[in-house]
Amino acid sequence: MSQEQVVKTPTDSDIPPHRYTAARAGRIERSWQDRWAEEGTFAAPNPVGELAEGFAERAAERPKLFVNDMFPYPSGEGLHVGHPLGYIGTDVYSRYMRMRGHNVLHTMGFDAFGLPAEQFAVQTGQHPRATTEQNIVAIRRQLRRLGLDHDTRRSVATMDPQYYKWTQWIFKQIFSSYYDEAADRARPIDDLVAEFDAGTREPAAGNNPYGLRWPELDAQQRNSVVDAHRLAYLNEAPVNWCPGLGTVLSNEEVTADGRSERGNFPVFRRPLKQWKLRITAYAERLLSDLDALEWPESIKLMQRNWIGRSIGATIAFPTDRGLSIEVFTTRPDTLFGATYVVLAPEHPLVKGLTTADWPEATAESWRGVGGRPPEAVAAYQQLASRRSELERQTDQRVKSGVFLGSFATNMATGQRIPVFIADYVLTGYGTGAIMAVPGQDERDWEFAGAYDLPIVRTVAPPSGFEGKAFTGEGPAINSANDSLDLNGLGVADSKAAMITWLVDAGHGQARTTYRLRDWLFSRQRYWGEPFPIVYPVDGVDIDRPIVVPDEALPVLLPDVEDYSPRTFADDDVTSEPEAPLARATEWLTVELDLGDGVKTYRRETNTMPNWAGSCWYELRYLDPHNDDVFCDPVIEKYWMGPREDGDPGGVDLYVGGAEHAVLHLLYARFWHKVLFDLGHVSSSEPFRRLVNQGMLQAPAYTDARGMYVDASRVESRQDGFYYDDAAVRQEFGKIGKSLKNMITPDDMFADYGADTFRLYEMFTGPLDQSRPWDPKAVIGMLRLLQRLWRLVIDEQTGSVRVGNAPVDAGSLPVLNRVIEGVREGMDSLRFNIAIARITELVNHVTQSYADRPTPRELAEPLVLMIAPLAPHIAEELWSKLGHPESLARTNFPVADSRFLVDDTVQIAVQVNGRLRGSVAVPADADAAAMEAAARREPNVIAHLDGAQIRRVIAVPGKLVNFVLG
RNA sequence: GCCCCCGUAGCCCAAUGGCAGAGGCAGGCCCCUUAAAAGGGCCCCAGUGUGGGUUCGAGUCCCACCGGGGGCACCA
Repeated sequence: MSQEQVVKTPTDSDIPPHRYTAARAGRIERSWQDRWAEEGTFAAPNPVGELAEGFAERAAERPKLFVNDMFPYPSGEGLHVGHPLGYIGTDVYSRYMRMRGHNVLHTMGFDAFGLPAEQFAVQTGQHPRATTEQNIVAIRRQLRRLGLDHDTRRSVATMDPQYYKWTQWIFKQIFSSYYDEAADRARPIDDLVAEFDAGTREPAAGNNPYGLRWPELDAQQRNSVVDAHRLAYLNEAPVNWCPGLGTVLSNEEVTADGRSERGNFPVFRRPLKQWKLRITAYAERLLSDLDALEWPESIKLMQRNWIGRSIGATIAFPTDRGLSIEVFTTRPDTLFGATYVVLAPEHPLVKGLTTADWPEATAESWRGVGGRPPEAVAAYQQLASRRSELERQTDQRVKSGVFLGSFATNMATGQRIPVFIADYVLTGYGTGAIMAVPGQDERDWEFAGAYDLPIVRTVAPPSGFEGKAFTGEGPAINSANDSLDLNGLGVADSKAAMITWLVDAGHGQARTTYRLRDWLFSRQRYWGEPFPIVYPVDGVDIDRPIVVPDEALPVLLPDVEDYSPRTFADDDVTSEPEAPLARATEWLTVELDLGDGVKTYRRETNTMPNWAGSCWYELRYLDPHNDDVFCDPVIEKYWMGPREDGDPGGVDLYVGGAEHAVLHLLYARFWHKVLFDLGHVSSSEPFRRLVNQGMLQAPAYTDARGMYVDASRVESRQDGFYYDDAAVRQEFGKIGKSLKNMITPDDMFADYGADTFRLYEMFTGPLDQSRPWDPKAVIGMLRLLQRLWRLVIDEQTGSVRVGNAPVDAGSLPVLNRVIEGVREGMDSLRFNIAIARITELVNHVTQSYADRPTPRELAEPLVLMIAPLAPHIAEELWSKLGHPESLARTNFPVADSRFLVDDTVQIAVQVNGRLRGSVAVPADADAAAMEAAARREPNVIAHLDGAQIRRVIAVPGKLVNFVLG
């Protein structure tokens, strides 16, 4: 970075020989980075195991602290100045807490599998492993140059076979478990089979399509019943198919526009057989356990919305064809207003409810594209399946549907009501069917309008209501039959009464549903974890998934000739996913002895999504080289275990971007809870405290045509910004290539040094706040370090100019107030305040001791206080002050409370809340003394003259306020 | 359309309901300097987006609106 307006570069002869310059900063920084690495300064000992060395001396008597950043994708574009914001924040905090006496573990790793790494490799025509390894080297170098206090022995990369061995092992755990609703936790699937065998439990009806009791099932049927209970299962269902990426995607990876989060390609719903993880079993716990987490409210809210609990009832509508339609509704109170029923186009009952011919007098508009009901229904189903999510969005919500020809009965009114299919009802939510109540639902109102269906209001709108459907609160109307009368009741009472009536009559029951769907877990990509799954190639269990034994882990990702996925035209709806691993012919089949002799098996060719590796990486940092277990339970308990009753445990501070609110953060919580249920970890949540760092935006410039121009070549002049003497317009935006405003940490290291860069990033605002990056403002932080340097080092001679003379009495209150303020800033992650306090002290000492040596009593705390923020210069000055050891574990300065209170204070004097004067009083003056002093203030006397004093407010140390009557 | 967050000096940001300013950038003046500045000192600059309310007292709490950012969006 060298924007014209910033600086002119001075030559060496121009400046004092021992000034703190970017070049000097660079030398100091590199030498301390080397020394920290050599001495293992930031190695955090474990209580047991291979990393336990030094635990007794360094850690046993100390509280622990586990600090973690969301690890980066090694993307190949390298880091820009926005990336390290969070890393620096956790670094400052972890260094501070280490000086506060904690055994601090700060770690970093790489999210190396997945689309970004694969796409970069495809673009550059190299193998993803090669590019990813190169990128990791480059990012490691940048992180080291930043001076971060990671325990580098513990770094992990998700593509490392020794890492993904355990990702596969955890998948096996999930596959080998089921959710025990009664115990409200996951349990081994073997327990379930044992209970079936013992006759103490029967398979859940939904998981047993055979309609036989367990003892009556044959072996193959038993296997399929058991498989249907697993937390990881294969099923055929409509999924998000993205031809442009050549893979299926999870709901969380599809944007609100119906496009892929990555690449922005259209996404289509189509039925495919895919792996899913039963995250929905955890919906309630994922929701309620949020309460105990120290997370930003906005993130908790996003997770709550995503999980989307709604409380209501299921109601079974009998039909004239014998079948019964189960609907879900949150408004059972409106049943009297249900004038038709709608199924999702893909609903399994559609076939059975479609009549051969239209009933007499069926309106033309109900018949769809024409023909008889079977043709009209099939045509509509095909139309619905072909529409991308995007088209559904942009169709302006015009309601369409087709009548099936059959009727249901509204059991509250006894009336026959028609049954439709319509794509405004979704397969995956509730039961995939609704009772339509146009009077109280806007969508149903629109549909009723379009198809001329009756509308009955069952909640009285307020007088003057001019809307259509009324969804608000009001008394029930038109809602009575022989055995139930809701009229006059409010919505809540009506709901309760209706549910009681439905249950008594056997028509329905109270039910809670969630918006959350099971997690689509397979991808047709090369660069991911292979599944530890094989299929028999013959026999009765052909195509039944079987996990490989632990000894066969890791299932290595094979090398293939062509690792790029087969992609298709963005809108090629009919394309079929094709897994690149299917081309690895030798790898595809394997001979295994799974207990019944050596047989041939076919491998699963899908890979896991890139979220898999990040679902548990915080655990692997704790015990990174363990070959026997993913993490020793003793070590997990030490770093992540609950601290007291009600504490979920987890990482003490986790920092990362808000864009992962419902992706990584939800998936990781789910995996962690499975591990918790199965007894592998003691913490019930992975991240106890979460902070989102803000986003940096940098200036970008557009020319007259609206094209972005290289920001680094833009000049700032009196009357605006110029590029090649042409005026350009400034805006602020995301840093990166597309806006041509890339600024890299390397630029900052070269121009200012890592310490200045760190200070500037922390100074521009609180960690969680987004802010613009102002290239011109960085200089202020260098000036601060230069002043600090000058307080300790003589710029002309290089000798230390700190003396042992006593400090001025006037400096002590300043020092101690600053210590107090710096601690406050550090504790609350508002490093901008800490830096401001330090600046205050630097300025005070600079001014007060301009012609004398700086008192050691001031210089040392100053150096220690800035150490977490600017660690290299602090270490350098600390050693020059005569301390041979690193200051990393030196105690952080403590304020002496005697100097925090002044003898006398200035208090404000108000009359009727308006400031009328200011008087000095002893700090411990009571209300009466303050009032007396205030009454002597001439301006106050004038304002009080002749007035009736109704009340006097006196706040000790602050103010006196006279309230006149 | 619904939900959440944020609006303080030219800019970035401070201020347990108690005198609106801690700190930095930019700007102005001065000092050091042959000259310069990535050196030093001093100074200028807002009444807190708008309108109500609660309170002795509101940047801070409540309501409505405006502006910016984010999330969700046919979820029954």
